[in-house]
Amino acid sequence: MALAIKVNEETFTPRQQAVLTAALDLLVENGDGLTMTAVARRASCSKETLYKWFGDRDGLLTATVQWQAAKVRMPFVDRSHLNLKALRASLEQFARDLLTTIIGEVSITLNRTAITHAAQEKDDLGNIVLENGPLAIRRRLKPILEAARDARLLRFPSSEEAYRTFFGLVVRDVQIRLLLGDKGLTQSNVEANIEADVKTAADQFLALYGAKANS
Amino acid sequence: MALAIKVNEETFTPRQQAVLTAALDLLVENGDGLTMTAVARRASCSKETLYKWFGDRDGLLTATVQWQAAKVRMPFVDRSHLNLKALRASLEQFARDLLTTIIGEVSITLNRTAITHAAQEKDDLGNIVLENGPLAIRRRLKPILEAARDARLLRFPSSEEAYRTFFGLVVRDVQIRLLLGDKGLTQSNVEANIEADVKTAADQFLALYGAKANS
DNA sequence: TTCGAACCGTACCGTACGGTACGCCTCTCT
DNA sequence: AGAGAGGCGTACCGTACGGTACGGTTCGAA
Repeated sequence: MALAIKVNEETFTPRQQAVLTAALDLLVENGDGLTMTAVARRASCSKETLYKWFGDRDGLLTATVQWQAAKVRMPFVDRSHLNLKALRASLEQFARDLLTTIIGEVSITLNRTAITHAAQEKDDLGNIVLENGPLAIRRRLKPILEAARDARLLRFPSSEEAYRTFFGLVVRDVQIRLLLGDKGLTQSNVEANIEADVKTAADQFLALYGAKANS
Repeated sequence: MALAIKVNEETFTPRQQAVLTAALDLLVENGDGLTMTAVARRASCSKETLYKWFGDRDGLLTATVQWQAAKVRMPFVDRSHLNLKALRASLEQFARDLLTTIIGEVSITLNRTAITHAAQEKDDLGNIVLENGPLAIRRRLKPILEAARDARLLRFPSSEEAYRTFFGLVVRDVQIRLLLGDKGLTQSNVEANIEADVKTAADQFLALYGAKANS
């Protein structure tokens, strides 16, 4: 369908959103075994309507992912008065949001679907998830890092490197293991340790890039 | 087919390995659009033979992934005489192997296939990839970390935490972006920076857990 | 009240693909 | 040389699913 990434200006009617919700539910339940018939039945609509609204199966999938991925909200951080305490709080907030998002069933499903899609030259969904996942975080985090650097709170060669290190310190091997269905890593299992992990990640990041560290 | 993870004692005849090679090639080329007919044609064998040897499509897929994943070799590290220099070299070697593996097309394909599979309750492939990927690294890395701790070269609360931090520092967001088909992150693009990234990761890890750091 | 658009439910079509059956060839063992 | 096993190629079957067509219903506008 659409190759370009749709901006959110494209709004769906409540009925259409109900359909998308049904599609997402089925996606979460049945994995990628999403059939048009199943969506139609679940949403109590006709297949003809699905095709009229979304073009084809890929269109429906894209709309679902797009609509859902855009819901992920990043924390807004006040960068006007930055001190070390505020910076640490921001970092922890980012880490917390990132972790809670990543371990959610919806996120796992969306990522799996997009990856499956990316395995067939269609990088449509992959780009949407990327744009609303890692890249969105990068967009939001970088200005803060740079502001902190200007305030002499952080030191790093490039904000890109700092962002990627932060991502790694927070996510570690959690996402890939969840995507692969590691049974030794349940959602609740990770959830219980979020606060500790968040704190550890922030500590480590500050230890590496804090101005005090490499002075 | 088999739910348990097959140990490598199960050996394939050369002819069978040729079939598996064909299957892997098709997997890399066509994504998950792997059809039995395609494999049979590519390998110049009959479908009946495929079913005889591998049971069904899942069996073939499992055999392919299993066979290929087991090929990933981790570096062997001499842990008898560990000094800081040797430790750093080991860490860098691990990081290098991990990165080069992860960005390879075969690894990407295998992970994508396993993730797609995991989206349908069949965590068979996921476990295999997991076992030969992250968990294998963990098994190999942990003893070294612990040896280094015993030699007073490292300090960490738990080797599990240290391993996960190492993984995060090395992999960062590279794997997920490649899996999602990020076009701004080509293989050669990453490859060029491997050495610098490896060094950075080792530096950061030692900065965080080196005995000198938190003395 | 009537018209028409939107939409539901269902039936239908074509195709792709997993899985099976079968005829023929080749190679090995006796 | 004869027999049987293993394996190739192809034809075939059943089904699941994407996509389309169509009759019936609701609802809002004129």
